[in-house]
Amino acid sequence: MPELPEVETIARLVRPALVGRRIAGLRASWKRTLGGAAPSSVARAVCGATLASVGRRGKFVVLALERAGAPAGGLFLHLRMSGRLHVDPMEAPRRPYERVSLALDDGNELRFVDVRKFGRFVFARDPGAILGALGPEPLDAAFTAEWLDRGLRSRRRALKPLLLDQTFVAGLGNIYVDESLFRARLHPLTRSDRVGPDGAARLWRAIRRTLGEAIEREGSSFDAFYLTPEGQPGSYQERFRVYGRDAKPCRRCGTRIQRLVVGQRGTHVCPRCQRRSRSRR
DNA sequence: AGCTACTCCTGGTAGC
DNA sequence: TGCTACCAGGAGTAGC
Repeated sequence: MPELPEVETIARLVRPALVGRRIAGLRASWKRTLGGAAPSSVARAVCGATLASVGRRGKFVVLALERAGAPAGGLFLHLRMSGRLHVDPMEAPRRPYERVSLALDDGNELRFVDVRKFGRFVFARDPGAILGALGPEPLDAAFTAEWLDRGLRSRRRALKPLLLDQTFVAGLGNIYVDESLFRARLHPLTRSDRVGPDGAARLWRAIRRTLGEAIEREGSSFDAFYLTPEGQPGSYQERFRVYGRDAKPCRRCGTRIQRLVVGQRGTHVCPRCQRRSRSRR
């Protein structure tokens, strides 16, 4: 599923085709993708605006809009489970599961394709309305081991649901949380306030390395859902240490990887490398 | 505050 | 072979 590394890869690949283009039209074939706004009002808000930049914040692709050189809101794209972006010539046949498309002034279209319809393609005048509640970017300088240590200490939640909480840190999802916890040798159910400074430092390093390596490999493609806009799969899935490796031997110690459910999410651990803190009654 | 359950969706697949 | 039932999962919400 697209998480930070996949979204970053997508934003990078789609950027050259979009920056500087003027929006000529918008079509929505599944209204909910627009987040509840009427297609006509979204069209009015974006048509004629220029795509000033293509960025990423957490798991959002952010298309900043300008009119006459002044900021004019943005489009905030969340791919959720199965969303994909394509830039196609206008005359190319519609893609299956296409939900929203933006016509550009160069004859191309940005197409938002989403089998499961969970994805969002939302216009907002104020970026803060969409992004305001997000926690820090895990690859930014502001996200330090000390910050993480304090953050873990100030909550009393199981590590996994806390790391999945986008208001705590932005961009992590199920895969990279499992991978990061394994690398930090922390159990997903360990309470955050019992991790300690050493554990926090290991977790910090694990998150940065895992995300960094995944971006280098253009994300993970283990099923048909995630492909880069060029149609290429990422290759980080070959490096998974625990995710999807249920019953396979741990790459570190050989113990069978276990699958459990934490917060309704499939969770993968090495029971030997990731000991659950025993201080828990 | 933080937990669980439920919702939104559909293609893929396990099980019969 | 062909069918059905269930699963995956990010995030929002409701209820406890």
